[in-house]
Amino acid sequence: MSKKYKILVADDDSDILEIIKFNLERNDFEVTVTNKSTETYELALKIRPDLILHDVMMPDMDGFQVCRKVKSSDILRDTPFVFLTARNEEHHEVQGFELGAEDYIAKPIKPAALSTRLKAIIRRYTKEEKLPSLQLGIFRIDREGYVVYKNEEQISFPKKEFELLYILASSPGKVFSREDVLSRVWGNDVYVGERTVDVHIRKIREKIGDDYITTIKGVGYKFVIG
Amino acid sequence: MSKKYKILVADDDSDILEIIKFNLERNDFEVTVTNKSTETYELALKIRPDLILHDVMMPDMDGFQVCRKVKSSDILRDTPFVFLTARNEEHHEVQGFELGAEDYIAKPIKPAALSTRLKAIIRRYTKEEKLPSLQLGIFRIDREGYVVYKNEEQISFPKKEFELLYILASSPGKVFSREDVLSRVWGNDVYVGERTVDVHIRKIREKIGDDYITTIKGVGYKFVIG
DNA sequence: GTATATATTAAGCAATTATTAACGTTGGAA
DNA sequence: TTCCAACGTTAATAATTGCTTAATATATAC
Repeated sequence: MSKKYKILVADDDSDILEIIKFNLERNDFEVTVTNKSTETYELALKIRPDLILHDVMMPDMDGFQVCRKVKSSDILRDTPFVFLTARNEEHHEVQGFELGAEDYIAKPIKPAALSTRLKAIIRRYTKEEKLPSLQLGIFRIDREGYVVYKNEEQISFPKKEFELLYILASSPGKVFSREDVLSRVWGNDVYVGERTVDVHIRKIREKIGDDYITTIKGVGYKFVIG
Repeated sequence: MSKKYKILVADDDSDILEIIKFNLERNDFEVTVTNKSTETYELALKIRPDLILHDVMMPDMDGFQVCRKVKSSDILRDTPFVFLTARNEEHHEVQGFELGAEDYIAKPIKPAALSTRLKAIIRRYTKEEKLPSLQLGIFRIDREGYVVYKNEEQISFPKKEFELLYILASSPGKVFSREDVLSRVWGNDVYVGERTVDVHIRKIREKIGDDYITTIKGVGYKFVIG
């Protein structure tokens, strides 16, 4: 199953919003809509969509302005921005691309094609960040292979243990509370007892040795380079 | 010791209020409740909660109106607003997000999960300034790692000692009374004898040397740069 | 010198973490 | 499918560490 993409759609025509929402959701997108372009930016900041689909002509603030704002935001710059245009607005295209829009989609929309096209755009423009391998002293932590090398020795980890070690090792010397760890490795919507972290730490220590993860009592754990 | 969060809860069902209050308080939140949504805004202004948890459907004024009011207030704008919705009200979500709500929580509530989730939301949306490391003469006090460097030597501290040293060192030359120290490190509603501070000071001096914390008799202690 | 405040030490207690074992779940192999 | 092994989680118990207090010693101000 591929990742569920989040789309933010802005259009002042609520019928169009409805059509788009319905179709995208049927194709397994997560869709948020708005009919006020003044809200697009704030909404996008909040939900961090994988793509923004925006009408060019909107009453309160036109799509170009929104696009400019998005593309000048550190956080949203890399979010693909796609314009919805009426057929007779093609002359807007140049302007839009100059602002950094990734694509245009003409109305009327062909529902069947829409989701395919958006997926393609997302895949093309979102560099799937592959988290890099870490080299820390005698350790090399290889994210691709879920493998850790201690000098030449290869040690393999199950998922949770690996993720936990990776989090700690990605900021060596920084103390992570169990809460930190849980929210990063398990996610914010999974509710697991904090003692679970202890057990995983134990297993990691068993494999890499006791000297590389330090307990700060009352605070948490940290990775220290040996 | 992490900060104690204040939550304002509005719901017309007093049973639910009770359940939520009980559970959050057990998890170290400070909880204020109301069953009149017309009061939410005024109450929020008064107590400045870290998060507002609000039922969508309420008899006197619905949650959306309250949300709009909160989000258009300079003072409360940044307070995370979370809706409580019944399962069959999911279609409200978009509307809520448009108004600026930060999240939704569906009833029936899972008490165990609630506090964790709210904490996560608060942390995500309220930028808590992370306390920086301090560089003072030959000392570097690294808050992230709960470690102090004296020149190149690394000295580790248990929680209380570290916090105490950090407080003193964050205003070098300033004298802190034992009372000051207690309220800042131990918190305001923990009652410990003042002599306890002496013992901690002793242990810190043992580790970093006697010359860096000066006693002002009758007043308190201060950190002096060596 | 005396009174008051602080330093020092040690010991009991409380809280946190370590460790082990058991249980339920999942995914893969036969 | 069925079985087995690995994984993740929890719970129970052990071990450890840190916190606090109390008691005694030392220093300082007047």
